[in-house]
Amino acid sequence: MKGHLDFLILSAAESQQLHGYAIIEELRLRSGGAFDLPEGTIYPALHRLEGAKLLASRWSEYAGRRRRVYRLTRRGQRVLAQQRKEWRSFSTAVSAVLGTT
Amino acid sequence: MKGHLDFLILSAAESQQLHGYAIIEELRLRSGGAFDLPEGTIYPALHRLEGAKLLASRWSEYAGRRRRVYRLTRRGQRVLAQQRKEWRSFSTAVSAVLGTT
DNA sequence: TCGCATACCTAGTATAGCTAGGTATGCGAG
DNA sequence: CTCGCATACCTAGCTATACTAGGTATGCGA
Repeated sequence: MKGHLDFLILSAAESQQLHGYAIIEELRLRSGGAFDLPEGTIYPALHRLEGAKLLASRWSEYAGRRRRVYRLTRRGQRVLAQQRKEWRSFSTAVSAVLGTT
Repeated sequence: MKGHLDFLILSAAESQQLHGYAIIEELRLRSGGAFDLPEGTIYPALHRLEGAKLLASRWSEYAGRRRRVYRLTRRGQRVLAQQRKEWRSFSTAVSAVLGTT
């Protein structure tokens, strides 16, 4: 997961505003169960991404529970687009090395 | 590169026995220039992989220069096959999260 | 003879992700 | 009514790993 976490999170929060716990579920869903990230991974990452101004958060209340809801900043959108590109070329390069055989 | 280095190296040394410096070139070649790994990355990784019995090495002499030539152990072949599978499912999962759009 | 490519190495650093713990609420089962 | 589970947040500390930045040494061509 090293190095790829950021854009996965950004990607999850791209179309809809999500809180941390929901991001875990969203990633588990979208990945077909492959990504089941521990909270100790997600929350520090969210704080890091907010510190980098790629995400912005606000507190929200739902069913008596507080949630910190995140949205992509404009900067976050730019960075996500960039990292998407990088992922594609990285992925292509790895496939080339592994041999498509 | 975090987390993906091992199987890239194993993959490079799969079909032919290579020494460290040649592995760097092989990876640069196969990846179309995308992977240009510093020696400080490769050599410790090779030692790690040898320590894990995935690679075995012998000293060789070529044009007055000594080379440490690596080959995949049987264990290395098994692990490579496994990691190849893991890469494919990882890659698929990432694509699913990013959206193939 | 000077520089570059080849060929090896390692100490130290940065950091990122995970483990393992903690707090608190709502809800359904028994 | 209470016990456990899902929800929802958090952080201190560990560990692994890749990279930076240095070092050594040889052969070859300019």
